[in-house]
Amino acid sequence: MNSIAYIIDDDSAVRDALQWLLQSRGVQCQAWDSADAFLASATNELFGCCLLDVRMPGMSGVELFDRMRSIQCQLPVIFLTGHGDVPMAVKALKDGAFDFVEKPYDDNALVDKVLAAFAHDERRIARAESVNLVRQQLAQLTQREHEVMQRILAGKLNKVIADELGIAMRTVEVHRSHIFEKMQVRSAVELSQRLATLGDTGAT
Amino acid sequence: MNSIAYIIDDDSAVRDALQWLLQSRGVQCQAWDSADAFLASATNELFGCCLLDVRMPGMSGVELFDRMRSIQCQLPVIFLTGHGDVPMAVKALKDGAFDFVEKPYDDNALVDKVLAAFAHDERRIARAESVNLVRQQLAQLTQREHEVMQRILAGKLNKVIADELGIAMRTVEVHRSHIFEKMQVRSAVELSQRLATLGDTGAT
DNA sequence: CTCACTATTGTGGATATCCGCAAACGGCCA
DNA sequence: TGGCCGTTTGCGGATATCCACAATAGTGAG
Repeated sequence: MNSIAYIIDDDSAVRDALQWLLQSRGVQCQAWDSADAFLASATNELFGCCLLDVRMPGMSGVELFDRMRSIQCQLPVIFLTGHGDVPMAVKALKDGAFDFVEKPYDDNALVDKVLAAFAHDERRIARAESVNLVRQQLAQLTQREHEVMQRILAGKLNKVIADELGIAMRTVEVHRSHIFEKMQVRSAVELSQRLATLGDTGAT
Repeated sequence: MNSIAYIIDDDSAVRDALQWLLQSRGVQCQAWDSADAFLASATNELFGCCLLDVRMPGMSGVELFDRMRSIQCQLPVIFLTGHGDVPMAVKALKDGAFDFVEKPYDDNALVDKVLAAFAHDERRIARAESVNLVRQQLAQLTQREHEVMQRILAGKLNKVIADELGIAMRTVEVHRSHIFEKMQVRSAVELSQRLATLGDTGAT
């Protein structure tokens, strides 16, 4: 899995300069001259980070950022801007942008930021994968199994669960066994821990 | 528990204006004319948010921010600055500042930000309290109980735990019982869930 | 209609967990 | 030295969990 810096800027000189800089440091790049072009060609699984010009004809960088988030693209975004605008920077960062850099940028600092964004994205992907695994396992559970699991996680005894659902204890045991099998755990404790990963946001 | 806006600014005109604005909206305030004065008089339990001038004689707002974090003061900080400085805003936000506002500020917007910071701090306090409770309970456990608990959370059977620790199963059962009592849970599942709150960062 | 899946229940036994009752040993404090 | 705490262990019983074997029933797909 290779990290790629996705450059979106309408100015070909800027694109070329960024590509030259990053590639000279061993960073793979892909460049687009508009937000629309980027969205059209690469909406699927991306990995790395985005270098996004704030001011562009057509869809602005900020709009593209919103659009990406609305289609579940969580790629870290480094904004590039020519005119220092504090409120815009603040809003972008509070909305989850990874960084906000003024042009002219310092080459070394920018490369560092890209690498930091790469590292950030690697952690994000790792988290997303483990969360996805759990989601897939949860999706395999039947409705009844969900009802039972929920009560297991509430620490209830099979007997109590059976009473609540109006079924025999033996049936609960069977469901319980199926749940453990599908979730690939061997105890209620492991089940609880596996599901705990869903709630975690994993800060930093 | 009342939220308070802690204003730190060397300019008395700014302090007065902020106090007037916030108090007219029903927000309680306390003001200091320097970072040192603030640190000296109010290092303990604060609740609400900080309005911090970036540029001040002596310790700057940014330095005060670092200092606060280093002494475990997690009060949300809203920076106020006269001269738009994007890199500084970006750094502050990436370091965990709540907001970064340029002067002259918009009254309504600033009040909104303060209220948002209050809400943020309320959530932080709530999280911290539940985490503290768990930490206190954990502190009550003896060394041996910790060893047993760790293995319970690994999903191990009493029998296995006994073997690993070289003690009788009955002893493990006793420890187990004490652990549950001290942690105020009634099953390994609840124990696991209670400890899961420690790992959570609770984003947003 | 038959097959696969889900839900349901029973019997009976092997394990595990939970607990009260009892007790022994070492360390620390008054 | 006696009490308190932590650690240890045993006995025995009440519950609970885990599972193989076996069976009934409804539902949707092919």
